[in-house]
Amino acid sequence: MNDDRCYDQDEHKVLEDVKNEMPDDDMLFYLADFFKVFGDSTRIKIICALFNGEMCVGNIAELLNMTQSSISHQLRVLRANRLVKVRREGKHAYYALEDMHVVQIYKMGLEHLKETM
Amino acid sequence: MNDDRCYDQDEHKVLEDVKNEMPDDDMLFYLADFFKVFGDSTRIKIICALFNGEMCVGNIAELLNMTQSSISHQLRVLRANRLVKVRREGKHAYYALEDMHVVQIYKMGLEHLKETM
DNA sequence: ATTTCATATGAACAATTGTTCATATGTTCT
DNA sequence: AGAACATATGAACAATTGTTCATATGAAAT
Repeated sequence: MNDDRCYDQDEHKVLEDVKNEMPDDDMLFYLADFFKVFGDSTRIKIICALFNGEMCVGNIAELLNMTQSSISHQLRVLRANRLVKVRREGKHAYYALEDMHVVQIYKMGLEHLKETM
Repeated sequence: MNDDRCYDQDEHKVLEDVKNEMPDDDMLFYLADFFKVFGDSTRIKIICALFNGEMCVGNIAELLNMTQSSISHQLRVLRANRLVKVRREGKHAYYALEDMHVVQIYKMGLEHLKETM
């Protein structure tokens, strides 16, 4: 009998329990999508650049030495996931971090890196 | 003159200052790579499953209703990024979360989601 | 020693993603 | 109104990624 599992028949209840404690699939899917946003160096750099306050698209592009287009595309992703917000003033669009979770998550990531490298 | 930027010539120094406060490119690249690990629902589920303690590969696969192979592949990614550690005992490989940052980052992600949905 | 079981891994394929290029939208200035 | 400027966006392409399938490794049991 190919069982491949560590729990015996009685203990399958344990697996069920673990399963029940987990958020539902949809939530975990959204969560992964949320983290995916942090998983690109361009977007991380944008987030990092906005630590000091709002910036307009062109300045971000110049700062990161990338094209206006790619920055704009990535800002769209950040906005869709509510990591940044826009304020439009005349020709310019000023982007800023949406909330403090973003900063906290970023910092925790850095901490983890520093400890494990 | 196509400037595309908000800061005038004198204020370009501001951009330089922001740049100088940012971690170097390599670090930000690694950081993105680290978050990339959270950016897949299978890996998020594995992380979530391990909240209650270690589990062997087969059990994780059964719990998540996925093939042993794909779980093993993903555990490899998690291990490479030091999010989980292995303990081998006989035929089994028991995986557990490596440190508490993982849990904290996960929880912050969830919080953000709940607040913005 | 051979079989069985648990896990790991390589190759292949489909799907997703980031950038570029070209162009559209919308604002300001003359 | 027209030109110049700042940003947004669609299509196309290359690169990356997750899963599957087949098979390898390595441990336990017979």
